[in-house]
Amino acid sequence: MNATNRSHGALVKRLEFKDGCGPDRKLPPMRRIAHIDMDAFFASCELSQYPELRGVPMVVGGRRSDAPTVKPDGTREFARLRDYVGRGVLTTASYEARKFGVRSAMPTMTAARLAPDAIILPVNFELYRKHSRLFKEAVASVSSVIEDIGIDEVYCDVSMLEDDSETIARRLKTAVVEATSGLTCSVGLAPNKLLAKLSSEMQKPDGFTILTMEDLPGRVWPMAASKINGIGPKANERLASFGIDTIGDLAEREEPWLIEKFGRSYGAWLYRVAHGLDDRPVVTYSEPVSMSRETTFERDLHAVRDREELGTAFKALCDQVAADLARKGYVSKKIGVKLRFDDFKTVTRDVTLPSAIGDARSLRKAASSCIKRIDMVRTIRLLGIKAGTLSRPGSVEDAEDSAQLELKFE
DNA sequence: TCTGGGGTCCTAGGACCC
DNA sequence: TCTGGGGTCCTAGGACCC
Repeated sequence: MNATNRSHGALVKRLEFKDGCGPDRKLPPMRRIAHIDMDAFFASCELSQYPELRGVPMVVGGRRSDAPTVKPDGTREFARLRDYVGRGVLTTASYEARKFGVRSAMPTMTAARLAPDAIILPVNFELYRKHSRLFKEAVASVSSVIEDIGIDEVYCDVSMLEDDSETIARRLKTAVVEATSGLTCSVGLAPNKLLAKLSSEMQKPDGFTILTMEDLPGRVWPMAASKINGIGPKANERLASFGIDTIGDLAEREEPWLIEKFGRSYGAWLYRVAHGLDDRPVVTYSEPVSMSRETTFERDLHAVRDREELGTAFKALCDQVAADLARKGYVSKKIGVKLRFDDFKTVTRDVTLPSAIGDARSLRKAASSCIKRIDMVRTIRLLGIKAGTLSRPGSVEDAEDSAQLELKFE
């Protein structure tokens, strides 16, 4: 993803510049940012390959064994949620499944209680990546100033286009539906990313919404504060404890009060978003910060009794991270491990190496030194390996590290 | 029938250096 | 001998997002 997108800290810094005499003082007079969000993306991708599931409650998030089988007469047989056993959460639910109260990120077992007859499909990332590429190419045909924010979402700066906003929104939607042979999206068009993101959600699915600053009191302030990107469950709970439920409630508070309750950075940010202020640019390129792999076991493993199984998983994860680094052309200076115990408590340990590495053997060595520092008090639910502080082999940073090392050995 | 996997950014304390 | 800050790096944990 990218560095500035979800950072209220960065946002605050830039706004301070704008108020003062910093370099960002002269902004273009009229920005227009589109947020394009695919509708129930994974489910829609699956429908395009299994059209017989159209109109049927369906969820994505199963295991490979949930893949449909082909019967002798050529028709497909699908797994049902009621037959699901094991751990996991849903990745997506079709709109028909949502009518039963099923939501993405819901534990699959909970969903099975709500909609036992719903079809369950395993995640098929290859398929989604294919449609994602087509979707993004379609958006790029309208404006190439695009910020990637996930497999099914982009921001797009359309300030330089001459058409009116409604024409642009329609052009974006038509381009996407044609490029993906029928996948729909929802478009929000507004003066900044904050409002664009809020507006794309207002007429979902397959709609578009145009928002201006004048719409703030009438259309934005009635929305729940938690709709704002950056106000998660914790912050929302804290806000609710002060009687702040909507964005309008938030806008009624003075900035000093918000800063007093939520801190300098977050408080100032809350004040600004409540008033629809956000001048983050659309960032078209960003370098990755870390790469990681993790796995949740089918059953909790014991550090000693299940040593072999843990070792196998550990090696596989290191191999995967090494392969990811190699494929994308990075090396890492910071290797870390993550463990989740049966009580869901998560611990991490990491180590900064004297020089960047990328091969599986060095990765395993660094990661096992981290694991040794963890007190194995309970059985283990999840194991993860992460490579951070990335650089490209042969880059300036990489060369500097090597030079430092040589000096040490002289 | 609890709670996936891959990310980003922020905070805070301690070490260490100037 | 005592008493300071500021800056940067490292580490661990946590909030948040898709």
